[in-house]
Amino acid sequence: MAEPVTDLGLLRRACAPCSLRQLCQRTSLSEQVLVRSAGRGSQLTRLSRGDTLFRLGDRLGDVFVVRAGALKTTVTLRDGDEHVIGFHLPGELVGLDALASGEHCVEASALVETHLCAVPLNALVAVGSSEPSLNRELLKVFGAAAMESHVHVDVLMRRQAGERLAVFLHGILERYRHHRNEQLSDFTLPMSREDIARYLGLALETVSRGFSRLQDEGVIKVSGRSVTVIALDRLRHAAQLSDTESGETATA
Amino acid sequence: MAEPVTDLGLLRRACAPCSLRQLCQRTSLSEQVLVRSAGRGSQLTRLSRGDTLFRLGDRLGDVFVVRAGALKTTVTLRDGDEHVIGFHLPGELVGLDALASGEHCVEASALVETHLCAVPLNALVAVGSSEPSLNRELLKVFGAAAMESHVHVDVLMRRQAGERLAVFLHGILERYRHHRNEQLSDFTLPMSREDIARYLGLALETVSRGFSRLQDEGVIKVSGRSVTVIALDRLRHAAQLSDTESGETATA
DNA sequence: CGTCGACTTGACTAAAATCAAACCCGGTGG
DNA sequence: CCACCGGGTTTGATTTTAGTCAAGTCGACG
Repeated sequence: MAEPVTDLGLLRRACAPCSLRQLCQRTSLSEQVLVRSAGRGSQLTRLSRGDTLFRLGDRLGDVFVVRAGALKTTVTLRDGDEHVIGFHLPGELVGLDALASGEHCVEASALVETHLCAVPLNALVAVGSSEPSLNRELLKVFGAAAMESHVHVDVLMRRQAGERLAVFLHGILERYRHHRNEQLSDFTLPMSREDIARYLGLALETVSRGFSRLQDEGVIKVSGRSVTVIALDRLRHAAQLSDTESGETATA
Repeated sequence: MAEPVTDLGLLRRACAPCSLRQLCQRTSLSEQVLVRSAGRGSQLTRLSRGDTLFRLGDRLGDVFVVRAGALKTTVTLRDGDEHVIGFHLPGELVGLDALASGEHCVEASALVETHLCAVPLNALVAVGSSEPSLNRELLKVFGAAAMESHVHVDVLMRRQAGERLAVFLHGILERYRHHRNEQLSDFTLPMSREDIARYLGLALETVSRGFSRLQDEGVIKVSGRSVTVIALDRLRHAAQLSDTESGETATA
């Protein structure tokens, strides 16, 4: 299921926009440390579409950084239906949900072919304990990750379905921009309409209609999963966001 | 607005069910340390109904523990309407929202007469840096606080208004039980129907109807803000919660 | 070329929002 | 003491919105 990888070039390129880069570089968690032999708990991992990274109840061992691809985290209710809790794009963290209890309270699975970097939590805690300034930084990273559900709440509180979708798309765009290129205006969604619906608390059909509407209004151009933002200002407006507030908050 | 208090007896009684108790007791953050002279940034604080503890954009200085009373945290959208992000009951933390950015991203205000204990964040970080086990514990506390919005998400993802209300009430009950008495079955809500509506993403009237419905069905007894849970099992059922999962997660 | 899965679109239904009116209760002042 | 507020709350009637059910369409892949 999870296959170890050791491509140092890939790793190096991927480190620049990583959530933990600063910690890694300023500590012993250097590239060389990260890339360890597959035997000692592989550090670089690859998942295929649909593969599970961790399940509900799994012990927290590593925190993962997404290098490429994307994951979703989900919880499944007793009655069987799945709630999508978050999406995790390149440069973002996965696995901190277990921080409180020591066990994962969600399931994480790959939406597409995905590369991950696994960082042992113990290593991070050790780093934090060594120096207050680093600990403050660590808390910052964790705090930011915690804010992810804050973003989700913000989306879910919107009454209008169209508004929810606009906020969502705007967020995704900002996150790709942050990781890749600040001018970016088109991207390919890694998740299905159904996943989006289960994240936004809407019916699949409502999401689809939302895409169509935004396209009809000339705000975006959609073709299946590929999206081009034509009028960012109008997308922001549809999302009821002020011009200043952008998507600094990661990992929604 | 915020008035310092130094009642050691009150403090002592209040410490038992506190979120940070373990950290306080195992470290220099003892009662004596907590109760400092009002001059050096008062540690015990009192708020009246409607008073603001911190505003959006305020620098993070202290993390607060609620001793008595209750607060709500809110964000206000550009178009003016207020989203209630969370309620903070006795024993729970407020203020960790600023952990990521260093500035508060929500506003906190008292719903009723409220007593708080202010703990300087620096002190906590220092504690964590001193020893890995304590740091792990600190992360746990913070992680748990981060889970608060996880609970909120869970509520907001419910499609049926009645289900949302049931989950909410069940959560409040569990939290009062945790803090006060595990057998508790009645309590007084510190917040208005409107606050509840803004937390649940519903109209005020829908919330009110939800209360009436639950009462008609004999699940609870309501009179204004005082609620008695008559049939917990049926409340759980209405909330679609399994018998095992309770409200361990604090601060929603 | 046919099939399957993902997506779109339409018609209808169910649910919650909105609008509007009472109600209840604690507080005030005549 | 009681009439009169006023806020918060409940309840009712109507409208709007999104959910549901049901066809279709599109596109990738065998």
